[in-house]
Amino acid sequence: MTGTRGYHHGDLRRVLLAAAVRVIEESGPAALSLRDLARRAGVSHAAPAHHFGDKSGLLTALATEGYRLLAEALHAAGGDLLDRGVAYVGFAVDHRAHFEVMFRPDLYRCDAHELVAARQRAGDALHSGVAALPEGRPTAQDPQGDALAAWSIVHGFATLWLSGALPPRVGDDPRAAARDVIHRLFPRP
Amino acid sequence: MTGTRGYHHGDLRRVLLAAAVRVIEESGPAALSLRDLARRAGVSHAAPAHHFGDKSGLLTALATEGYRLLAEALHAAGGDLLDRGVAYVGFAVDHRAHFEVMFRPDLYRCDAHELVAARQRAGDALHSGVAALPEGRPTAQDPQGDALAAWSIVHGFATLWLSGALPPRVGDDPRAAARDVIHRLFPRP
DNA sequence: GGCGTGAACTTGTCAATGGAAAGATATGAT
DNA sequence: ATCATATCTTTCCATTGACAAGTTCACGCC
Repeated sequence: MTGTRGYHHGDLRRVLLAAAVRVIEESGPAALSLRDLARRAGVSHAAPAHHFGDKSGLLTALATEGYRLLAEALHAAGGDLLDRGVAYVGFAVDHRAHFEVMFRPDLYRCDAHELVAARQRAGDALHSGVAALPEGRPTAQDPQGDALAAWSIVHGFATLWLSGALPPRVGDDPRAAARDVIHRLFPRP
Repeated sequence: MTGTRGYHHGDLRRVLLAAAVRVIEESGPAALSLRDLARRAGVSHAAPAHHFGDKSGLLTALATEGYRLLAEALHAAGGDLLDRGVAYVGFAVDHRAHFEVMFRPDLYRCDAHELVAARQRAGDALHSGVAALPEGRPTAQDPQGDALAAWSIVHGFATLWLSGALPPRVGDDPRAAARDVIHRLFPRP
C-alpha cells in the first residue's frame, strides 16, 4: 500500500530486489551497484543500506528468495524425477538472476539464517525426487549417489545454458534439451 | 628474465596473472582489484593497464590461459571418456580461479581472438572423447547428445563442488566422487 | 658512440562506488 | 498530543577503474 510520493517510499525493499534482478539479468552480478538501484527506485543512494545493511545483504536476500522459488518450482513439478530435473533447468532459465547469485557464495553471506533454511528446503525437494525412482534399477542401493548425479547433470546443463557456452545446435528450448539429457542418465523402462 | 629491481619489472604480465589467480582462489573474482594486484607486484597502480588495457582485458587473458590448460589436461587424460570427465573435474579443482572466470562471460571479452581459438580446441578435446564410446550402447546414434550429457554432468559436478554446495557426505576426493557420478551416465559393460 | 623510436612504467587526476555518520521526516502506539 | 521507531536524506571518506601526460629504459640504426 502506498504509491505515495512522500518521504517514505513504502515498498523500497521489494522494488530494490526487483531492480537488482533486472540489472543482473541484463549485465550480470558484477555490474550491480547499490547507487544505481537507488537511482532507479528514485531514492537517495544510502536508502538501500537501511533495508539490507550492505551489498552482500541485498544479495543474501536475493539468494534466499531464489531458494524459496526453487523449492516451490520443484514441488510444483510433481513427483517424477525427470519432471523435477526439467523444472530445475526451467527455474534457472526463468530466474537466471536468482540462480546466478545462489551459487556464488563469495557474493553473499551463506550462513544467514533464513537463507540456510530456504536452501535446506530446496535440497530436500531435490532429494525426495530420487526416492520415487523405480526400485529395480541397477543403482537402487545408492539413492544418494543417484541424487548427486541428477543434481550434477541438471545443474551443469543449466549453468552451461546460462553461460552461453552451448553450441547453437542444441536449439532454443532449454526444457526439451534438458529432458533429453536427463533421460540419458535415468533411461525409462 | 630479470629479477633486477629497475624501472622495468620485466615479468609483470605473468606476475599479475599469477597474483590474480591467488586472489580469486582466496576471495572470488568479485574481490579482484587491479590496484591490489599492482601493489602485490610492487608496481604503480596504472602499470597493469599497459599489459591488459583494462580489467576485462586481464580476465580475458586469464580465461584464455584457462582454456589452454583445460585442453592440455583433457588430452593428457587419454582417450577414455571416463578419464576425460574426471580430468575435467580435476582441472576445475586444481585451477579453480581459471575455471570460475572461464564460464562468466560477463567478466571478460568472450569474442577475443585468442580466447575463441583456445575455447575451440578445448571443445574439440571434449567432444572427441565421446567418439571413443563403445558402439553397441543404446544412444550410439546421437553422439552429440551424449557429449552434451557428459559435459553437463562433469560441469555440474565441478561447479557444485567449487561452490561448496555439496553435502559433506560426498567426501573430500573430487575425482573419486566424479568418477562415480560419470559412471552412472555411461555404465561400463 | 650517439640518436631516436617505442615499450614499460610512474604520477596525477577524475568520476563512480561502497560504506559510515548524523540529521530529517513520517508512522503508529499510547 | 507525544514520543519511539522505522524510514529516508545529506554529507563525508577511502577505494576503485580509467585516462592523460610525463619519465625511464631497451634496442636497433647510423
